Amino acid sequence: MNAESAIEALGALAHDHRLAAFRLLVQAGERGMAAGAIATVLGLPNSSLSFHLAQLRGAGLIVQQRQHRSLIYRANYPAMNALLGYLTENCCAGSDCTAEALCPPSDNERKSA
Amino acid sequence: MNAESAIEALGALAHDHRLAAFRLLVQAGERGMAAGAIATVLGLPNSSLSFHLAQLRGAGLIVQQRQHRSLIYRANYPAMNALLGYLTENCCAGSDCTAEALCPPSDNERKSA
DNA sequence: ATTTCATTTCTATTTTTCTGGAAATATGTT
DNA sequence: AACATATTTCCAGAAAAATAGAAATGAAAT
Repeated sequence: MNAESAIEALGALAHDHRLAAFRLLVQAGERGMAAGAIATVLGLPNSSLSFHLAQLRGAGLIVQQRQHRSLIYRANYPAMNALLGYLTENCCAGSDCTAEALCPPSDNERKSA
Repeated sequence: MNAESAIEALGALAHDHRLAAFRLLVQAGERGMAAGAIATVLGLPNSSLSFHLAQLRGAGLIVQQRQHRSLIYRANYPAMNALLGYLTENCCAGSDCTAEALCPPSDNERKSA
């Protein structure tokens, strides 16, 4: 994680619709949600939502996967953790900052984080 | 911490100059830095920097204090932690997310965090 | 192969944010 | 009081981001 990608991720989250979409996906968990479903829940036109999902995806915060006719989106926990890690890493400037425990992404990654 | 202030803080950090300024202040620690010094280090016109410092301050991420002729800025660790807490709080959606350890702001707050 | 459905890309418009010089404000100095 | 210094506010222009309708794409069903 460098400054550029941190800014991209922060900027992606720093928007009403995108933060809402991201949190929706975080709550949806492994199952994820189809673009249309997200648009319905958030009450957004498809084109608008698509724009925002692309932003989140460009920042690496969410992941896309086709399932039948729909495109399923999922939160990318490791990317989320990388961002938090970056922010805490540059925090406290050498003093005893013990920021470590972030969000364990999923069962199969818990031991390697 | 609610969505609105989280977005404000995220947006404040999601900018080249502001992230640089914030990290500079984080590294400066308790001592802080005068606006002019920050402007010099970052190579920005005073008016431009002032705009960005105001953004960070509006988001509550930094704090201002006059010292002689200069305005000293300091990072606001508790606010930083609140933001990280908000992001991790809404992470993992009820599963075993143990995100807790953030950045201990200062010696006198370490025991109450 | 054609149709259908879900989603994205295109495009123009609007809105917001960023920039930096000049003037104003606030503090400290002589 | 007059001056010097540090920083902010004002302003207008420039740049970037958001919006949403319409057209295009892509995958699957018939």
